[in-house]
Amino acid sequence: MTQDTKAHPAPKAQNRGDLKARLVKAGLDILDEDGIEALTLRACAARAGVSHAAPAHHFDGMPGLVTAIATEGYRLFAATMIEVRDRAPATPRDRLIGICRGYMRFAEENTGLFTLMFNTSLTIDRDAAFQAAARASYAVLAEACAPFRPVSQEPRSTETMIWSLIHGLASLTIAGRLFRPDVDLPSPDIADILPDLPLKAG
Amino acid sequence: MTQDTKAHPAPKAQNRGDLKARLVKAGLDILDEDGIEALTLRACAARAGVSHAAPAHHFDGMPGLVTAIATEGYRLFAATMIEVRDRAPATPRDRLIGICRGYMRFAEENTGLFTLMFNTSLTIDRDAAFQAAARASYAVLAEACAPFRPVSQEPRSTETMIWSLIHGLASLTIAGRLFRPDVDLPSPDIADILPDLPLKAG
DNA sequence: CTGTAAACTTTACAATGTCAAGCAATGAGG
DNA sequence: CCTCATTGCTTGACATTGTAAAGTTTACAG
Repeated sequence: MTQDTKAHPAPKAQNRGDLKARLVKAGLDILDEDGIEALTLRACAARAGVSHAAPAHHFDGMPGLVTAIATEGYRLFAATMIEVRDRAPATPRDRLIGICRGYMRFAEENTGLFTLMFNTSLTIDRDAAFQAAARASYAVLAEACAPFRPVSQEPRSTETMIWSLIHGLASLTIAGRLFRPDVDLPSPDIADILPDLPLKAG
Repeated sequence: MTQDTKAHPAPKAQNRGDLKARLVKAGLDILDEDGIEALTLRACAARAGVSHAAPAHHFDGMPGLVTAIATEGYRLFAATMIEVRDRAPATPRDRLIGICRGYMRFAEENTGLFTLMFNTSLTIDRDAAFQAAARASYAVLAEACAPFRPVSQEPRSTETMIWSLIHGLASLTIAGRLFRPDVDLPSPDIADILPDLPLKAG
């Protein structure tokens, strides 16, 4: 309460150059440049210019660091979906297609990060910041589904269908498991496999 | 060419107890009992009763062993889909729903194995047996989609949609990423999110 | 100046995948 | 029967990785 008690025990921010953020940044760069196999705790530390034991003072070990990286990933993920959506025409269907194209773009441009974000065995799912970021990205997609009638009695069935559809398409595409025997054309666009969705008011 | 040249250099089968198959079995059991984190080369070897270096004589290192396990996984996968399909009524839609329920059942009952099978960074995707098994399981799903009209000009768009839809639902479900904020009911059934699919002959 | 707490380093260790060398058994050729 | 080469596996070693303990540095309150 005293005016200038900067209170060193208080975590007033990181001391020098915000190592916590630098470690996450290092992880994102490694994922981007060398893929998920290259993402090790020691590599992140080296890239951030600290010893290999430094991350343990800011994260709960390797799972904690990975969770922080995934959390940042979900923020970039939501931003990508929003960006593509806002360039699309203002009709509900075009906005939804924009969200899905943003989903695909993020997955294809950030393969390692995307894989990380949806791999339960790597992240600490109960982490609060992680959950918040993941749910926020879900909310972006849910919002784009809101104008449409549910496809069944199930509440939120449209969101579940779209979320499953685009996530499956993205996962299979980046995993190279989307077999297309006779044709050798590029991955299909979401508009080619999106079923008709009747609007709510209509 | 001589009648009884059993030709010991020929790989006439495994010598003692078919160690190759035993190692794959050990891997499947470990996945089933202790999850994907417990799947190590040394653990498989120990479970099969051999030294930790034995697998290298039958597989191309750890990726090779994992690929063999995933290959067996795809066979079980196809068998599960077929089994559930054949218990369903004979209408095209019921058969397709059966395939999808088999897909979900396999994913939920073999979480670690399912994750393995679709993780490109673990398997050797160019392996011939692996590709054959993966494509065979795809063919089972494609067959169930065949009676329906394509959802777009894209050839095989129905298969792609169904494959994406069910794979996304399965992946998100086992990853615990299928957020259902207001309701706290179990995972949705495929029939609740499967859109209307007009038949071909119509 | 003293002491304390946070940030970070150094050191050590267990687990893992991989490789090289060696050993044992099996069966062919003399 | 003897030799010997090949296959199947073991032993031992090594680099990499995550983690924990102990030590060091730095900043700052009193």
